[in-house]
Amino acid sequence: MLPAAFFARPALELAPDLLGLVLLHERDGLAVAGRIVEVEAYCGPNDLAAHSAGGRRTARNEVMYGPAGRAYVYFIYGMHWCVNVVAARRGVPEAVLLRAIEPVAGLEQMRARRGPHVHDASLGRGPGNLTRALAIDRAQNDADLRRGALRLLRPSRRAGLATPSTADVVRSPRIGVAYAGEWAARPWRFSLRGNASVSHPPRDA
DNA sequence: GAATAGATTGTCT
DNA sequence: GACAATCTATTCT
Repeated sequence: MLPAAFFARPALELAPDLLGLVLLHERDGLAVAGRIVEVEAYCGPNDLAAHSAGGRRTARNEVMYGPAGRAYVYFIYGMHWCVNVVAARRGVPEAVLLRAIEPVAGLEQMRARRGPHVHDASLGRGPGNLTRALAIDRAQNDADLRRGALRLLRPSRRAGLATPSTADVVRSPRIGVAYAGEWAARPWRFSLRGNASVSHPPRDA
């Protein structure tokens, strides 16, 4: 189990360390899992791109103000769910958006959820697709990601997964936040260089 | 390959 | 009533 201290750090620090971790969702006795390959940090009241910009606190983003290591799940564009990992300490509303996973287990389930025409590498490519492949919705909001049906795991060497080196991590501007002015340009998106499951691949990757 | 439009609803002003 | 931390198909170039 990942220690609580792993999550209780600034989102900007936690974000790159989430790359390579495995996100697992167990439902109906079936395990579906993917390796995180793309994330974005949302850094509290000062970050105009964050739901907590200006210290905004509503029923929707309440989980961002809670303890680190919980899932913040929200609905967007009338049809997609997005999942974040809450960072920092209580009262500090920071989170890391999980934007893409590379399928690791439960491929058949993911294919069934995504439809017949989706390439395996794209099953969890993009935040909306990730939640669909892993069957994450409002029921997982505030779930403890250290334990439980939806949880984060260290990569297992046995499964052939390795912890990425810092040289494999690409920083780039966040996606879909053009309205946030100067904050939109900050390189607070982290992805694994050249990975086929990364959405909107940075040019140098 | 890039740009555009349409889908569709929870959330907040 | 406006808009959103998106995705897909379609229509350009």
